[in-house]
Amino acid sequence: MSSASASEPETGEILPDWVRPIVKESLSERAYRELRVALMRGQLRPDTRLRLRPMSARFGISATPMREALLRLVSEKALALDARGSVVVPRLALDQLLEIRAIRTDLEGRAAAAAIASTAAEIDALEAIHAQISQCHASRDFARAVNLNTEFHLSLCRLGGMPILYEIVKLLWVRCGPILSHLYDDGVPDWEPHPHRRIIDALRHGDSDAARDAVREDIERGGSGLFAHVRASPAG
Amino acid sequence: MSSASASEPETGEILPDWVRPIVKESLSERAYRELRVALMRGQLRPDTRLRLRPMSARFGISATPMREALLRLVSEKALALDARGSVVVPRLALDQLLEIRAIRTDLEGRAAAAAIASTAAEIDALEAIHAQISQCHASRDFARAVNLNTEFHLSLCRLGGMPILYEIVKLLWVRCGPILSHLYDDGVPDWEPHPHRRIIDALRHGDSDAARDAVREDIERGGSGLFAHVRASPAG
DNA sequence: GCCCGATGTTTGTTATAACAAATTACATAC
DNA sequence: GTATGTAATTTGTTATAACAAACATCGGGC
Repeated sequence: MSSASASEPETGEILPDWVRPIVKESLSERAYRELRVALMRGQLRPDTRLRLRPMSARFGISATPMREALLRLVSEKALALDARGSVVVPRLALDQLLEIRAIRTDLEGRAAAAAIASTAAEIDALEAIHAQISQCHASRDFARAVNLNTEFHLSLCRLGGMPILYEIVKLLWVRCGPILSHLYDDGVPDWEPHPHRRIIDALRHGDSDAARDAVREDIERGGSGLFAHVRASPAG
Repeated sequence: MSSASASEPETGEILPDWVRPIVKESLSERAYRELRVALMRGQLRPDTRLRLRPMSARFGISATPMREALLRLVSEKALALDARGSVVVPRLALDQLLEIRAIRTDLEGRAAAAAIASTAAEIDALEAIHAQISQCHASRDFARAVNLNTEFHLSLCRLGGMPILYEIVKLLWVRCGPILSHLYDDGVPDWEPHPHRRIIDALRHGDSDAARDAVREDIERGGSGLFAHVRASPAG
């Protein structure tokens, strides 16, 4: 999704190009989206301070839209405010990671169960993502595997056809973004069959219970590499 | 409302109470909170336009913090942007209401199951809220009953001890705020025993399954009065 | 009556400046 | 060396202004 909307109109569309939806993206929204993908890709380390004016200078915009973008991510808990009011990349606590996993168990499980209504083509696309993941595992390209794993889960979630649930789950993934690059620090799990495969098979057979259970197992048993990068539960 | 800020631990605080943290609330945060309680109380009707400058004049602040407050609520989907970019109170679609109920079933159910760890005093407080609700039903004070019902669900949710889940559920309730005043349009359900009572009893007996089931039934069977105030599903 | 165009107003967006509080730098005293 | 006090800078916050686009108002013409 890099450079999703170019400013210059492109040529060679089938539809008459004058009916193309006009995307009038504000500066604050563009900064928001760029920061969010940076977070999701693990390009922002925990405890990094995002100071307002240096940031707006880097983005080439003024302080007002920059502040809007930062505060929006703060409101989504993808970023946080320290005691001074500065925006920082938050460091996840153990409690929070466990809670996020529990919530994902419920929501992604429900989405997977609802996703049995997907078309064969949609399930094929999901399988294609998993095939790429397997390739990355084989070639030890873990950085790409992490992003593909995220894409797999979010794609599955979207197949559930529940937009509100999907947005919630996406927020949870963004919150985990800064530590997500350590997903495979424990090595590649060698479960057989891989939970992703069980999910895909369950979808193909229209077995909603199996799909839900497979997702839950994937969430509960996976991600052990993350625990080394969370704070101990904050006092209390 | 008594549930405004995150309640400090009432008991067992070591520091003297005069060292309580100084809350330095910014103008935008104050406006945000006031707008949110207005939404949750149903004081803002769907399709109401919240224009920037008139709003900031009403709040006695400038456009910048007012815009931050409005955009924050937009980011939470408690408000929306129309085609012009104006902030409006969104009108819930049937799909969305059903989806929110499904998500609440999962999350509030999990919170209720976790809430069996609550103290007797906490459960007493929950029961006190339900007693007030019963009183309001008897005296036909539906406006207050609606707010108390919200407070019951959110209090139960908070007892689950899962802050992230609690925040998500609260967002879902805020999104329903504008139509929540019609909760009893169908009349007062006369289930016996009331699901709230089954929840309380289950918590007292430490029966997490029963607590979860009771909450789910409360969500699934209740709120029928809301359906008359949602849009038909948008094209699809 | 309706339609159409000019024109003021209001809208959202962005940039900039003013302000206080916090932080840093640095010189001075011990 | 450490400690301290002061000036300079940077921070977040808020207000205000400039701008274009959308909207509303109010004409005249039919």
